[in-house]
Amino acid sequence: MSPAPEGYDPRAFTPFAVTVDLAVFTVREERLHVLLVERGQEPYRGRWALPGGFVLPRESAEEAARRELAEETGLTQESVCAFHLEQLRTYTDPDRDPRMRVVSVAYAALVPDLPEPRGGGDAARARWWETGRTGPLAFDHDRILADAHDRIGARLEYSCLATAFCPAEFTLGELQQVYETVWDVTLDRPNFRRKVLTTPGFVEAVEGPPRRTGGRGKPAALYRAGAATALHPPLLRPEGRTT
Amino acid sequence: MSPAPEGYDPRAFTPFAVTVDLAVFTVREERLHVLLVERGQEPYRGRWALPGGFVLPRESAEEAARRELAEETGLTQESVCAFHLEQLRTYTDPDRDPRMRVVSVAYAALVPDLPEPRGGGDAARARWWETGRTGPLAFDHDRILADAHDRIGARLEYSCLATAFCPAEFTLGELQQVYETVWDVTLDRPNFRRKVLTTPGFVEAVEGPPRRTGGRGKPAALYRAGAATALHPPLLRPEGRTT
DNA sequence: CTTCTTTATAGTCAGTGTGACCATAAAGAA
DNA sequence: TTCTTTATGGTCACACTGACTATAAAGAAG
Repeated sequence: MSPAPEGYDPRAFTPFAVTVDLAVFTVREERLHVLLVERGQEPYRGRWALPGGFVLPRESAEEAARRELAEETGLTQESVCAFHLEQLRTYTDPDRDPRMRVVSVAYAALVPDLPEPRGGGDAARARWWETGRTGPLAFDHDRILADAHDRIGARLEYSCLATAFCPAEFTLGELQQVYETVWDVTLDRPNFRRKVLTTPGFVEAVEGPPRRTGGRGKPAALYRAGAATALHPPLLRPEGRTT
Repeated sequence: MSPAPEGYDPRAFTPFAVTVDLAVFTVREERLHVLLVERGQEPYRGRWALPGGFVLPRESAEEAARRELAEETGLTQESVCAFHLEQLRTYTDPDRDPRMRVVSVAYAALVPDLPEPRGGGDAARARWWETGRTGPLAFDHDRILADAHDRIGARLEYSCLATAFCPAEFTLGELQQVYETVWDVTLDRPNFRRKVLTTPGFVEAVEGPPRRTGGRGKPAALYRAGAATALHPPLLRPEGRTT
């Protein structure tokens, strides 16, 4: 019996606060970064935390997450619509917030390399942190961040999601960099090419072969994200092999 | 800023009710079944629904799910500890319950074939339903059930979870039946054997080769669930192939 | 007691995908 | 020019899988 049990009494349930927490990831300078905000109040004053906030009375958690994503990145609601956002899991430990009973629905967002965030609406400091170099975060956010990292690492294996970290047009080298950064491995370049190009719908070549400059070396062809979302067969991490 | 935002005011947040909903799956008679309870009250009176209930003030959602699982199956807390239980996702549509704002954390439980449930503590009728033959369920439970089915189908590909549907000792034929039932496909028996037996830690042979009777045909060797949880490389469904 | 049916188990073989390579092309830097 | 760097094209052996054949061991049918 649910959502509300049979013997339903409006005063029988415990009131909870419901929040969303966002792990916003990006790849910059060959490192995985996550967006954090500095807390200006107790508890955990001065500690860094995942951005997030209350779910409002008439919105879903996903809408709340999308709203927070726009606020924290300083972009418009429309522009963040294109970003990949997915629900991770919900954290419900009774003591996770010392002040009150709060359950938090965690989301992971994957964004291309964005400018440094403006100092969020409420003047809180916000910046990109290299994952693994974040000090201890507020609340249970270390755990959420670790779970989020694990999840997107796994998602790269079975989905075409890596393109969500790239700009509209990208080279295969950049796409490979996403995998190498998130998984913290190095991949064989020709093999990676073969896998991506033989998977229908993963990427599509940009016509009129323009090529990208940027550094030394032969210019690379440009690609766009394709229509496929699943990756069959998967692209398994070099470790993970039991064989 | 989260779980509670910076400008925190104890009366600023909307109070939500938080519930858990359980999709309890089992395989019986070569069909996937799910445990449902009949609603005795409005709304959706007379409709069937996933079992669930409020999260209590001092428990986590997982504890609440485990508690409900014990109540609905009529087993003790200790015995349900062995069952696989995993958080699926959280449903937060503002209108999902017409009476009040309720967010529900959905869990999937995998159990071996159990006896028909006793008539739950609160006299609600409960029974196993073959998936796909459930009428429209109460609330958004059709959606939750479909999501849960999708999820466990995907989990079978990459994990050794199928053993959770089996009793302590089982034959490879029974294990194969789990895959065929959840995926609704037929698998080649020798190939399935090979895959399971060459995956270290998926199953371990029961010593002193006792063999199981039950029907006609050659008796089968018995196996126990092994220590492995991940399945590398995965056992992909016959469809799912993009190749 | 055969014969048939059913299920379990053992093995073969070709095709696919992958990891580990090697080779060449095209750019900037020395 | 030569070196270095990155992109791209290709080969080869191995691992895994799907399809298939064959044999073993039980109950059922005659």
